[in-house]
Amino acid sequence: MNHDLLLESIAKHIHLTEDERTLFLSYIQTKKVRKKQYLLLEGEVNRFAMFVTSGCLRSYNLDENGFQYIQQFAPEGWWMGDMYSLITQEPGHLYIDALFDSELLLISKTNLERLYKEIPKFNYYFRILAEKSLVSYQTRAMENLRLTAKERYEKFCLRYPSLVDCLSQKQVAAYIGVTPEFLSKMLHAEPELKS
Amino acid sequence: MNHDLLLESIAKHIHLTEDERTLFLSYIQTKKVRKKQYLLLEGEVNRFAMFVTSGCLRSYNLDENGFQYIQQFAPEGWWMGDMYSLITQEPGHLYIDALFDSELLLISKTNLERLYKEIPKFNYYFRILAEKSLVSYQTRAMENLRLTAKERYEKFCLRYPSLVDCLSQKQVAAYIGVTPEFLSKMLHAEPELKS
DNA sequence: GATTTTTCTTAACCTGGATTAACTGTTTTG
DNA sequence: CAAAACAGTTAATCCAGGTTAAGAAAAATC
Repeated sequence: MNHDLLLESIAKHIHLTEDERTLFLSYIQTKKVRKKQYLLLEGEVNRFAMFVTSGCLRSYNLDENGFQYIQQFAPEGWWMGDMYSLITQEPGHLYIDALFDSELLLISKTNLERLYKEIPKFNYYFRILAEKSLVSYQTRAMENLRLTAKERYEKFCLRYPSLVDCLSQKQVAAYIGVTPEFLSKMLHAEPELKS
Repeated sequence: MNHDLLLESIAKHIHLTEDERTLFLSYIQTKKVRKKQYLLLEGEVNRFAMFVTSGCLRSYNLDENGFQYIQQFAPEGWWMGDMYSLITQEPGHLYIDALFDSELLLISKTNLERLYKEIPKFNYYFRILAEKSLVSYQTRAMENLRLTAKERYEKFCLRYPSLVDCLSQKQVAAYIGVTPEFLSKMLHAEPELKS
């Protein structure tokens, strides 16, 4: 089944008994989405944490001129959600949609809270995940000030090796924070970037 | 005592019994530092999470030209540390030093791990903290791409109202990611920013 | 498979912020 | 309190990356 990827990810950090695994899986639902389908709109409350078992999601926000700024890509094996809205259950600022047809595992906020109560070691699992994610956003926040567009492109390639060849330049530009025109110019001026 | 600030912060999220509080406090040590004193150098392993009870710390990294990029200020009531190094116990990339004479509470990585085992609800407390911090770094990462220097200055003022008037422009410039020359020009061109 | 929509490219021109440098306070420190 | 070190100011010049526009190529849709 496609729960395996998620169970593996969990097994790296905590050990679940047979019963715990069964309880956990009872809290999970699956969802298939088509390319371009929205999973969350700005202003909505994010009621599900999503785990990608195939395909790829992205989260982004729009500025007042309609420019997209991509916060995260979530290929296979990644968690996705609007953390702010998930935590507070208030309307968030992110859009989440599918870049390709995708399969997801969902756990609702309600079930997540149950899980924390009934199997407290999930606090540990999600603490570790939050801490790792924190480190990577701390790093990215600094890099976004410090690095040039070319250097940010190189970091993108390291972070999402599986996506480098399957995303459009437009998506990559919206992630590294440049215009598609500039990214095109840059890739032609520096052909060695297209490894 | 100056443990009160920290106990208050904890009480907002978890309830400790008398015994648990005593155990927790036995894991904490205090430290006084002078202005400019280093608490961590690049390449060192960060062995303590630090809670500021008075004064103010900052964490930053240096680029190859010696430019400082400030990741965080930690005035009274804030936690400080090099998350990457704290988690992995590998050499980190941050410098941490004191902007003013400061008083700290320290908990060693070793005691922190004991705490998680002996009082598991600390997993919950630090999960909540990590999640909130994650949200704020996610936001800052995007803002650092999307906002102009002026807008980043305004966000800085909102985030650290207590520091706006006591930090030098040089520190603020290193936080918002501009040169001190440009910040000076900007503040003179837009006097309304100095509210 | 023709048409519409989207993505990519190229090029001219523009701008926010960096760089350099020189000068003027202010703090530190001996 | 003198000297040195540091912080802030101003101004001229420069450049990474944005903007606008228009055409070419590719992909999605009927």
